[in-house]
Parts: sequence; structure tokens; C-alpha cells
Amino acid sequence: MRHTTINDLAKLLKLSPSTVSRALRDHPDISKKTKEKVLEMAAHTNYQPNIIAQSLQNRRSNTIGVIIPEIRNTFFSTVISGIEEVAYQAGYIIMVCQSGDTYAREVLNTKALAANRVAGMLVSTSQETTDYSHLKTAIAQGIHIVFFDRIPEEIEASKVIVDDFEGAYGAVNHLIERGYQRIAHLAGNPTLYVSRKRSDGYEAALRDHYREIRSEYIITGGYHEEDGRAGVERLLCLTDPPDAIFTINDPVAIGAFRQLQDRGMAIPGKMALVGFSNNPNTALVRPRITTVNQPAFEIGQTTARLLLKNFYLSPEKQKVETIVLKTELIVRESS
Amino acid sequence: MRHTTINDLAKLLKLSPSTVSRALRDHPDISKKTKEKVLEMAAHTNYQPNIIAQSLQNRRSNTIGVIIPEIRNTFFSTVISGIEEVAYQAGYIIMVCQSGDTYAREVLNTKALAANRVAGMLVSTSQETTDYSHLKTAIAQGIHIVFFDRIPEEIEASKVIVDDFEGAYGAVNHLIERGYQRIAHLAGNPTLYVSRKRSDGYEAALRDHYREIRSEYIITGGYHEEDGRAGVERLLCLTDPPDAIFTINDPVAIGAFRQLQDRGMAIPGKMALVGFSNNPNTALVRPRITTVNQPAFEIGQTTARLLLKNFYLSPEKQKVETIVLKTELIVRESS
DNA sequence: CTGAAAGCGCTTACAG
DNA sequence: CTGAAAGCGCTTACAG
Repeated sequence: MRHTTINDLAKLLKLSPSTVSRALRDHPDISKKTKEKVLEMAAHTNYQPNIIAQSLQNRRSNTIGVIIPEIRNTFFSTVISGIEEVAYQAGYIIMVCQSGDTYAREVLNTKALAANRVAGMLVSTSQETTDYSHLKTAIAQGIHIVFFDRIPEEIEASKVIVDDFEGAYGAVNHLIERGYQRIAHLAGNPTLYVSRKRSDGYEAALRDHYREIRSEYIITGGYHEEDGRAGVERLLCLTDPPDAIFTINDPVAIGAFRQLQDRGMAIPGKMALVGFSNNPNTALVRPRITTVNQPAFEIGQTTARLLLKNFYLSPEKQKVETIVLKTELIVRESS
Repeated sequence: MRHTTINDLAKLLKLSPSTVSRALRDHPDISKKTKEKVLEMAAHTNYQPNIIAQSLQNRRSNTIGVIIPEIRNTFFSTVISGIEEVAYQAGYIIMVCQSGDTYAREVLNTKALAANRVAGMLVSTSQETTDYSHLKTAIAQGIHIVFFDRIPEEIEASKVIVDDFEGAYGAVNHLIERGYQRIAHLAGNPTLYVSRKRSDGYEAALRDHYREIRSEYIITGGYHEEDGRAGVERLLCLTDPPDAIFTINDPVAIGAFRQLQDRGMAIPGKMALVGFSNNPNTALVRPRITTVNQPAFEIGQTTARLLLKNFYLSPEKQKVETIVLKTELIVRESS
């Protein structure tokens, strides 16, 4: 048994495909009686509209493409949940692609989604991406894109971010107030806007308290646990090691935590630690890790809503907007 | 600017759409010269084939639907990574749907994916699902489905699971060997095959060691942290509380862990704990939690490969197979 | 080697 | 209230 089509229904009912189509879509022209007959037969034969054909005809698809670095990162999987919830309620389905944090895969993902004629894309760029022409091309082709978290500055499009600068500033400010003297920063790749903003917040907080910014305390690396471990190793090799660390995100904080733990360093006694994101993990370890909450689920919802909103607006009414969500410092025992 | 079509190219090049189509697909009939001209123009105009139209024409789509209970569960997000990797390399893209562990959403998801004419589906059912007709209908419509982890026994289809019985048996056996006397089980919903198999393994291990199976030690619940917390509470209320707990999965183990910790109970001194899945979390807490490794990424890869294999087989050559992957007991400090 | 025609499953302006 | 016709963007058997 194959899928039932409108033509099948038309033949069975001795009606034209047009009438069946209209009956199915509850067109006012069609009589109650016909509608009932059609609906009954549709249910009976398990008819399901071919959305592929509808999309082709209507030149609008019901799928939203999502490109993220890595689904296994709790932050991103939570964002996806938020996206999916909103998309689902609006009758959209999501296609998820991982760039694996590489530029090459991100380009391929973008093309694949464009070729699939998604109604729109929600993207968080890879840490390698500095050339945004693949995304610009997609936009030029008429595909709506909303960026979140890892956004390209140079593209004029809607974006959803958090107040990274404020979040980082608050975290470092908190460390200073707690009396830590030598505060290091495990920073992210400066190609990413978020990373730069968090680093800026770190530096601004130090500066506002007349603290020296020591370049040996700023270690640039990636976004994973191993980067946290490596960063801690490098900091501990310094002749004057720091007494506190602020990390670019929580995976890095967890890596730092484990490395410090493996080295037998007391947290926060020997080294204080503050992360960023509020991954559930940070509340699981002992001491629990102080972190900056990023409302991941809400970021997902907001991003999806921003996209959907544009779908229903005429091109001239569509406007580009950047929504900045609030972060919140969650003070726990690691600082 | 809209998407360039084959007709656009044909007009620009003063060729027929048929020729352009063939040139694009590198058909042997077409001359080298024409191919070059077409390819050049395609690159120049940023032509991307409309996969929607291709799918309609070829009656085969390049998307694979995935239905899981919850993306935020590390086990499932890791499975998805495995699926995505294999799918990606074969030129497929994945559509991800979450059932939220509810029957109603699962039915809707199945219909949505079927309506989107996915080439196949990869599904892990919700804990509520006992009626499988939605899945059977999809199969009857000619959609390939491979089930993984949470599989429906009554459907004859390919499946990828782990040796749940063995895994559970080994875990409980280990607790017995370590000298624990009163071993409890925070069990899952018995509607799920995995849950029953793990419970069976638990009971078999006890029986093989001539231990009594005490019904008050078997608590049936859900699959989340809160279920672990609630389960521990109930166990601690018993007049003769257990000295060890084997949980249906790691989120439940983590919940149990936290509850025990909050209650100030020493692990494993007062209560030993063994989980199931080997979520990264279990290695993060102190004491680290003994668990049964489930190769999540490999489950994803295997599931996707099983589906892809069937795509290239004629219907009569396609066979239903169940692949059982090995689990491994990871002994850590909680037991 | 290239093109005209039909068709995948649907929708909708146009007739009647 | 219903139907015939054209078309969404592509592919492919059939001609030439």
C-alpha cells in the first residue's frame, strides 16, 4: 500500500481532484454533503496530504532549519527544545544540522537547508566562521534567518542574544567583591562575538576596580571540557598563578573544575571558579559552581517566534530586530 | 532575488530545461561543452536544485525523521549525533521531533513526518505508548521505520537495542558480590520493553543468588531526576530500608544521588547506587556513580545505517533484523 | 546530442 | 456548487 492521493480520492468518489482538494481545505464553495463524503473517505483510506507537493505548489515549506555547533552541548539541546516547542505549535517541523563547530560543515548545512527550501533558518555559527557569504547568499535567496547566541555582527538580520558583557562583568565584579586578587579568564575564540563581549566584560570589571589586566591571565581556547583542563594547566604553570578563574562557558568551567580537582586544589580555597551558561552540571558537582544563567529554553522560543513573526509580515513590514535577554549571576560555593 | 530554477538557466542559455537538467546531473548523453556552459551558469546564478521538487518527482525524499522522548536527555542527544553523522554522510538530513514522552505528541509527530514524506523514521517510543497503530499505519504506507532503545515488541521491524537484561543482571550481580544485602530497584514504566528487561535482569540476579525479591523494594516510576528523588524518599520510609539501589537509568540515578546527598546519607556507606546509561554526569559527581554503559553514539549510527541499508534494497530483499549492542558495567565509587 | 511532452501531488484562477 | 486547465520545479521515456 502506498500513500493515498487526492486523485485516488477523486476517483473513488467520482469527483474532480479540484473539488476534493477544496473539500479537504474546507473551502466555503463546497457543499456540506460533499465535504462530509470527502472527509469520510479521506479518513477511511488514511489519506494524508503530501506536504512535499503542497510546499512546491505554495512555494512555502513547513520546515525550519536549525544549525548549531553541537547538539550534545546542553545549552544547544535546550535551545532546540525551545525552538521545537514554538515551531510545533505553529505547525512547523524542524530540521537540525550540526556544524561540529567547523566552517566547512556549516557551509554544507546552509546549502542543504537552502536546497530543501526551508521556510527559514535559525543559526548559531561555528567558532571557525569568519566568512559569512554562505549565510548572506541564503538571505539573498529570500530565506529568513534569525541568529542566536553566536551571531555574525556584519549581517543585518534578526538576532537573539543575552547581555554577555553585563553577565561577564557581573561575574568578575562578584569575584572582586569576594576579595579575589588575581582573576584569570579562560576566554573563547575572539572571532565569536559572544566571546569578545564576555572578555570585554571581564576586562571592564577589572578596569573599573583599578585592577591590572595581565595578559598571561587571559588564555584563549575552545569551548569544551578539554579546553578548561588545558587552560588550568597553563595557569598553574605561571610563577604567580591566579586565585580565581572566570570561564567563557560551563563546559570549560567543568573541565577546569575537574582538572583542579584532579590536582587536589581546593575550590574555592586555592582557586575560585565562575562559569557561564548555568548548565545543570554546575549544580551537580561539589562545591557547586557559580555561574551566569543564560535562559536557553527561552532563547530558543524567542528565536523561533522572531522567525515566525516575519513569515506573516509583508516584506516591507518585516523588520530586523535584536532581542537581548537578561542573564543572572547564580552564586554558589565555588566562589 | 528568488531561487534560480532550471527554467531560468534554460532561458539564459537558450537550451531546453531537459538538457539543463541532464547536464546538471552529468548525464552521458550531453556534450562536454554544454555541460561546462550549464555548470558555469549554475555557479554564476547560485543555482541550487529544488529538493522539494526533486523529491516529488522521484517519490523519494532526502530526509529522515527522528522521534525521541526528549532531546535534552543526554542519551538521546548523543544518539541523535550518531544518527546525524551517518545520515549526513549519505546525503540525508534529519527532522527531529520530541514526543515529550506523551502518546498524543508521538502520534502527531508520526503523522507530521509521514505527511512530510520522509524516506524513513527512527523512533524511540514514549513511555505512555501502548497502542502502536500510528506506527503501523506509517509502515503500511511504505515508510521504513527502525526502532531503537524504546522499541515496540509487537511490531515486526528492524530494531537496535542493548542487552538490557544482561546489563541489569551484571549491575545487580556486582552489588551482591560487593556484599549488599537489601538491593532495591527504581524501575521504569513496565509498558516499555527496556524497563521490563532491566527489571527482569534485576530479579534474575537476585534469584540466582537465592535472594528474596521484595516487592516493597521495587518502585515503579518515571525516567527523570524527580522520579529518582521521589523513589529514594519512599525507600527511606520503609521500616527495613535497602542498602543499595539499582536505577532504571542515569537521570533517575542522579536524582537518587542528590536526594541521598541532601539527606546526608553516605554513598556507598549508607546506600550504594548503580545507574544505567553512563551519562557523563555520573562521572562528574563525587563519589562517582557506578553505571552500565550504553553506547549511545553507536546506537545512533547503527540505527541510521540499518535504515539506509534498506533504502538500497528491493522490497523482497529487505529483511527485518534486531541488533543488540553490548553494555558494559563501569564500576566507580558509589558501589 | 538535444528537445517536446507527460507527470510527481497538489492548488487555484477561470468557467460554467 | 463543481470541473478543466495550468502550473509549482523537476525528471525521464520517447523522438528525432
